[in-house]
Amino acid sequence: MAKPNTPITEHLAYLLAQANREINRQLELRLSKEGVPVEQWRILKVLSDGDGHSMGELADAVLLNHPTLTKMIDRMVSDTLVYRVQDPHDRRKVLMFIADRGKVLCKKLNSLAVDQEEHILESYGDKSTSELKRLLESLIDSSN
Amino acid sequence: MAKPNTPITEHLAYLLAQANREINRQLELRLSKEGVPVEQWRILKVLSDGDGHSMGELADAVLLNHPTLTKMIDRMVSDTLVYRVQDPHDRRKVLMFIADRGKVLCKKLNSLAVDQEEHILESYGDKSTSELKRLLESLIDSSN
DNA sequence: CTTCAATTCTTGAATATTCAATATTTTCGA
DNA sequence: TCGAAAATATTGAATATTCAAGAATTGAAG
Repeated sequence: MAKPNTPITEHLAYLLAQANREINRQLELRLSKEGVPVEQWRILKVLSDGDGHSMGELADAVLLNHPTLTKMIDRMVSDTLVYRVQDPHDRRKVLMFIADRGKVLCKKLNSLAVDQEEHILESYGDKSTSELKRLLESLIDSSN
Repeated sequence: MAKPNTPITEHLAYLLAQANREINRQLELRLSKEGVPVEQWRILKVLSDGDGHSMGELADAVLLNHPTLTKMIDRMVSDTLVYRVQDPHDRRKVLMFIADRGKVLCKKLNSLAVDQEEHILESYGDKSTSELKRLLESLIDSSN
């Protein structure tokens, strides 16, 4: 009576990794039309509210750790997609803003991303999609 | 009447990335007790059926691309957790097997992983967990 | 008010991943 | 059967990420 071990494919951690990998791959494919990695789209999207966001805040929002974000922002500053401003209220902080070129690019990327969401809705269904989103949100909540 | 753009937090791709990151972080934390990265646990788990698995098969199963897997396997061979055998039926292939030390380690890792699943079940609930798993499986299916 | 701990961001070295090219073997059509 | 194309795994160089340390500023206790 050996206990049959749970196959890896039944672990939640594995299913999440697999689904994430697949959806991310599809999104990458679309965004590559503009030569932009997914993380840069996230950054532009967060900054597109026009407010200044500190590096720490941004790192949390776009799921990157600090040094990685710093280096990616360096590249984006070179490409004049975003720019840095020292926070006047707390000079340890740097506030990031989206630049004009960034806004233009972000619009294009948004429509590519919307394409993908629509594609998912078609093949996966409206109901399943919104239910999945709800469950994911609640999982994230319960993990804090 | 500017169209309010969907916030990043409402995209399925983002929710998946966020949930995956969080659950993976928790799992990493547990497995780090044995000093083993999540990918190595996956490899051991797949190989623990005792059969030989080719590198390509394994790469798919553990969600790594070929060169990354090759280098990780190199390390695991050094640690005598797994070993390589040339496939006698197709000499392009290499078959991977789990070694005794690997089996012992895998058992420990499994119980750490089960701990985590139980922790999730507690805070997130039985019903939600199985429903989420079902939806993820079906999303993965519909993406092929 | 001064000093020490905490916060924020960046840097550089160590590590890991990826892309493109290579080597080997098999498959399959002419 | 021969030779070209496909499949499989590895390698090495280029690139990216991470860890640990550092620099600057703020907060807060004595």
